[in-house]
Amino acid sequence: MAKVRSEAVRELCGLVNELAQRISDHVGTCASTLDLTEAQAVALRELTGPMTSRELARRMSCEPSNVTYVVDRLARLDLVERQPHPHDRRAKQLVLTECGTKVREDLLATLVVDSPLEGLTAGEQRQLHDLLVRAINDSPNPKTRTRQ
Amino acid sequence: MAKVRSEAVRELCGLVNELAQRISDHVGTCASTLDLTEAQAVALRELTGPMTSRELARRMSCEPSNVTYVVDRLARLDLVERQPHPHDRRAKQLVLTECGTKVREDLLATLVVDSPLEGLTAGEQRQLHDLLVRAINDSPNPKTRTRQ
DNA sequence: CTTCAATGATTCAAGCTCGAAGCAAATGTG
DNA sequence: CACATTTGCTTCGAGCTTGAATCATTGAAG
Repeated sequence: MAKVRSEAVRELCGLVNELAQRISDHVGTCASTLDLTEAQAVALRELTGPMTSRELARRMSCEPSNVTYVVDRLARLDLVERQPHPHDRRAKQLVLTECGTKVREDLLATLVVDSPLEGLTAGEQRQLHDLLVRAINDSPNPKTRTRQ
Repeated sequence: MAKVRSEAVRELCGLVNELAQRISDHVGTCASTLDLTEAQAVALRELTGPMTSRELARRMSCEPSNVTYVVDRLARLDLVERQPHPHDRRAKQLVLTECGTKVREDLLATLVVDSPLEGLTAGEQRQLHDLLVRAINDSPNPKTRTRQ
């Protein structure tokens, strides 16, 4: 019986992973139409305003060192700039360039068409949202506890 | 209003990604106690019996070329063997070695302790399961349509 | 049987990701 | 103030992942 339960958890993990994969694929497809890689697109998408690398890492659910890598490329493309942080000389503020702002808008526009999860009704989405939040907050992995 | 809706979808994608990340972290932690990497552990876990590379790729939600890479390492560790497929000379059958079988059992045992999603009740898990299946099957990304 | 498209696996290059180590700046403690 | 600790970012090495190209085998169509 306990066997069956753990089997169910395993299957559930597989489904979460598969859906995450689908989402990534969708972002990657949209990104390529703008000559961006998937990781670059994710960074651009999450850059809703000026923020530090650390904050962007949190939003991207990845390590700060990874943000350094991706932002390097975005900077090379003149889409993002690293500016000194107003209150903390260690930190840097990532800000979109004019060009970056435009590309980001194009990206957001393409991201909404044929997006995964569109098949779910608004109610189902809300349900899924709640379950995910609960799962994440109850998860015994305290690496990055979710806000709120 | 449509703006708000797409915003909700975005947040939902973020949550899916974050949960997937938590799950990966857990597997990685368990793997390291057995001197395995996370990817190796996932492959070992999904190798429920003899199967082709393609089948394993499907179970791991990754590309077959990736399986080649990971299985190379597992073979180097003498955990998995590539045997000729009985009916198709193109294909290879991946089978656990004696040692691999043992390591896999140890892995499965460690995977069940402190697993994410444990915080959810059985009912919630079932609910989540159904929502995920629906989301995946309705997803407009037809790369790997789920069975059943 | 012959041919051709599809399939299974692999190789390779390019890019992503993490964790450890390092440095500079900030914060806390005496 | 002096010092240790923490925090923000970066660098680097190792490993993962993908997609395109390749090769052998298979299955289907003529």
